[in-house]
Parts: sequence; C-alpha cells; structure tokens
Amino acid sequence: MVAAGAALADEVGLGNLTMGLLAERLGVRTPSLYKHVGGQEDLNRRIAALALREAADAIGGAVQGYAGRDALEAAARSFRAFVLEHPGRYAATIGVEPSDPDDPLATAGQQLFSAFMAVLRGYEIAEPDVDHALRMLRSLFHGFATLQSAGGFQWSVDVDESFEWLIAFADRGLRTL
Amino acid sequence: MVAAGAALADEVGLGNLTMGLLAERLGVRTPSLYKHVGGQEDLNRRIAALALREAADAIGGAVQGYAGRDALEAAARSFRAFVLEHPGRYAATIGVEPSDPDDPLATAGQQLFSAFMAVLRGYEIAEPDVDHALRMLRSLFHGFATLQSAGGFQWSVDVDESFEWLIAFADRGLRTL
DNA sequence: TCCAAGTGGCTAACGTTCTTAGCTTAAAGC
DNA sequence: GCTTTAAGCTAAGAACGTTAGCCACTTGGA
Repeated sequence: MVAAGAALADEVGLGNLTMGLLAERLGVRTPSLYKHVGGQEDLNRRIAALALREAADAIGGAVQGYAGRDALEAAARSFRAFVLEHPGRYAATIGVEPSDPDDPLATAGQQLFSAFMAVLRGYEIAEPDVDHALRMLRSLFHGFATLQSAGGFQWSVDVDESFEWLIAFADRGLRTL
Repeated sequence: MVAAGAALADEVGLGNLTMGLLAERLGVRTPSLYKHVGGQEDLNRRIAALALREAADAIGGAVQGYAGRDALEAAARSFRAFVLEHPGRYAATIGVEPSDPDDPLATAGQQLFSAFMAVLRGYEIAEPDVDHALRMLRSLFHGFATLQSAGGFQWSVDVDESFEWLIAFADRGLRTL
C-alpha cells in the first residue's frame, strides 16, 4: 500500500496525492487506509523511507565495481535517473527527519549516505575534507535533479549535456583537493 | 498583503500558511482576501515573485564592486543568508513556472539569473561553458540552501564551514576550466 | 470442532480549509 | 450629487483528513 502511494505520487505529484485518491486506486474507501497507516504524515514518511532505500539500492548497484570518476559518473547518473523517474517519491524525502535512530527512515538515509561515501573513497581526500565533499556532492546532485524535475531550467541548452559537464566539474575538483 | 503573506510564510513555514491565518494576521475575514488575490496558488506565485526580486536585489547589491572569487563569495553568502532568513518565501519559488513571458515571475527570475551571470563574468570561461557553469552554481547553492533549510544536514560537522568549503571548491573549479 | 482474537473493511459524522455568491458601505470621480 | 469602484462582510458549499463505532472473515489454539 505504501508502494501504491509512492507510485501514485510519481504519477500525479506529491502535492496531489490525496487519501481519497489513493483509496480509489486501491479499490477501497478512504477510512480503510487508516488501518494501515497513521495518517497522511505517516504515509509520507513511509514513502520517503521506501524512496531512500530504493535510491540507495540503485546507486549502490550502479557503483559496484567502479572507482574514481567511473564511480562518480555511475552514482550521479543513477541518482538523477531515479529522481526523474520517481519525482513524487523523491519529493517525499525532502524535509522529513527521523524521530528515533531506529526509524526506518534513518536506516535508509544511512544507506544512501554510504553509497555516496563509497564514491568518495575512490578519490584521495584528506579526512577533514570528506564531510564537506559529501555535502557538496549531495547539494550539487540534489539541486540539479530537483531543479530539473521542477522545470527550473528554462532556456535552450541541453540539460543532459549540462549534467555531464557537472559530473566532469565535480570530478576535476575532487581530484585536485 | 503579499508582503504579509511572505512574512507569515517565513514565520510558520509555507506549508502552514493558510488563508485563514493570513486573514487573521491582517485583521480581516478570510473571503476578503479574494478581493486581492485569485486564490492560494496565485498568492504563492506572488510571494515567489517577491522573493525572487528580493533575492536578486540582495545578491546584485552584494556583488557590486567585486569580481572573481570575491564576487562569488559575496553572491553565495548573500544567497544563503536570504534563504535562511526567508525560508517560507524561498520555498514558494520552488516549482513555480511563469505562464506568460510577461509574468512578473519571469522578470524576477531573469534578474536573479543576471546576478549570477555577473559573477561568472569575473572568470574567464569559454562561451559554450557559461551556461553549464551557471546551472552548476545554481544547483550547488540551491541544493545546499534547501537542504540546510529543511534540516537535511544531520551530523555534526559545522554547516557554515561546509559552505565556505563549497565556495572555495566552486572557485577553484571555475578558475581551472 | 468451536470459539476468541485479530485483521481489514464499511458507514456516519465532524472539523478544517478553500472558494464562491451575493450584499453593503465608503471613498473617488465625473 | 450621483455613480462607479474598492473592499469589506455573512452564508453556504465542496473537498479533504480524521475518528468512532460496527461488521465480516480468517486463523490459531483449546
């Protein structure tokens, strides 16, 4: 049922994902949903956890066997592909914070964290720079993917080309720390 | 009245900005708002346009008289300061698209565009790279600011330090194209 | 085999929020 | 001085989230 919610969010946009719509999709009356989730906020959290797990799997898988620039490319491309294919799911992850450290959300976030950390291991980065580099990569890819997904790149230059340029830029920067 | 809405959004968060709350703040009954605004979506668009204009002014002003790395630093810091001081306003800008080219939203976006473009002129960037570099800066700063504003940077490393690191990273990259 | 508990559905109902319709009053313009 | 417009109001309705309370079906143990 969380999966159905996530799929629906991808189709209609997270903002248009309503309890009634999800119930209809499942062939059920709205109040029945409350037997499975605590409410809209809970549903959002579960979708976010699912999305983070899926993203971590996708990126972790894509990176397997690569290092350095190849790993960075694989991670970046699979991340962007995930966000563009699953804009609703991904939107659900923005702004949610795990409550407990046992929260599935925290675990999933940690997985994604590790996937990007693995990419950084392919570069020779001094210990104090690692955290900053991680935040840089996250900001860069998150920013690009969400801006594109929101239609934020207006003018004509090819967006795919910009993304490849971006990867090259990050790679060069990371190699010359 | 749009200003009041923007201020309220900054206080309570864009998601909690309700027509009733805004009316109360203005000492007026809810339906009266519809004499000034087309509805919630229209209000959101106007807040977004205001925010873009303000951000462009702030960044444009901060950059005045600087070039190269100094300009980049000034732009980056004032951009982030704006987002952190006005999280509600800024959130309103995400995902809105101008309808007409005459849309105030388009004009304001163009202003912000120009402010960042001015920063890039301080670097010697080959013509075909300029657009990509602009998108890179936008992704980087937008990503960082929104992630921080959403509480997305969990662990302990100092966020301000990361941001300065980020600026240095971008500067180095732009100087060695 | 029977029955007790749990699971998952339902209808009814309420509160909040956005929005529209239609009325009224006060200022501004001819 | 009359008329138009701007800006407020009440009343009302639709959509959505949510809770309460009821019922049927499965399932696991006595």
